[in-house]
Amino acid sequence: MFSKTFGYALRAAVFVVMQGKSGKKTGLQDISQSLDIPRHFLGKIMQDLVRQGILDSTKGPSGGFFVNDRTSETPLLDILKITDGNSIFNECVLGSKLCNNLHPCPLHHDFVVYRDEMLQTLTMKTLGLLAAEVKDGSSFLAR
Amino acid sequence: MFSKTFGYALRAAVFVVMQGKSGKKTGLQDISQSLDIPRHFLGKIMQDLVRQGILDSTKGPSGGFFVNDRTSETPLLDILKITDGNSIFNECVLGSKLCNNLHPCPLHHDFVVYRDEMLQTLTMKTLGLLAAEVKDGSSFLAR
DNA sequence: AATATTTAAGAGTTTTACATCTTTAATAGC
DNA sequence: GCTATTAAAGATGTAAAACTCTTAAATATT
Repeated sequence: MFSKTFGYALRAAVFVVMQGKSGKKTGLQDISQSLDIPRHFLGKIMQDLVRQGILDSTKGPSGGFFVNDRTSETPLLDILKITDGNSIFNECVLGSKLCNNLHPCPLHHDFVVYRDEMLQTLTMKTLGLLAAEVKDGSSFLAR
Repeated sequence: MFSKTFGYALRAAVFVVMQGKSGKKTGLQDISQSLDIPRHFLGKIMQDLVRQGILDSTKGPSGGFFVNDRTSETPLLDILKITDGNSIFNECVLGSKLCNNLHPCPLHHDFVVYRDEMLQTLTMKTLGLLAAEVKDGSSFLAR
């Protein structure tokens, strides 16, 4: 469905939100170990999140990643766009170049609905919301 | 969402069903050109469909692919399983190994629903149904 | 039987996603 | 200032998906 990178990015971002409500920093090592994500690969992904303003970071001893003003209110869709690009929800499910509402492939109408549902979820849910869910034990980021 | 291979396989199979209601054969060249699918790559995919009994084929002049008893009644899900494997709907949307109903990732419950909907569509709809839709002009396989 | 045609099969090649390794830059603590 | 620590950056490696090329096998036509 989505790339592994998206899963890594989302879980890592939620993890940082959980740790650092109050400016506390979270190191790459910590995230990577806690969530079982390849460390150096995660480094690249975190760079992107920082570059896009989803998170902030500082180098050096006791450095790491931390939340900024918009972090908690970031919709999951923003993460998806960063990791998987903008066109995920625009491409035909059968890969037909010319598929659209007026010239639909045989699955077009069905999947337009499913995609809209997903899009709604990804737009309404934010990193902060997910972090809260995980904190109160109703869902989990790892083991 | 799904692999390109799935789109190719499904469109090609529906194309064959459309052409050959009555034992008529459809050549690789014809499918490949009509649907704008790489010829040799499509060859591989068609082999799989034949091996799995979705279609039949013969070599030689005026050879090609043609429907058998079960072709029209084949659910789309059968094609998906052949091209994309069995586990597509079982893996966590965030790639978390330990995600399940009792230990859900933050998106688990939402996406279980979406997947069930897709699964239902892919189970109910058959190659024959799609071919009929395309024949009566309500949907399209290519340009 | 010979030939032409068409799928089957196998062995590449290319591209993309995923992952690692190494070096550089920034910064805190001494 | 020196050292240790940490993220940033760049180069490299690996695996899977997507695609191509060549040869073999089957069969219809002559």
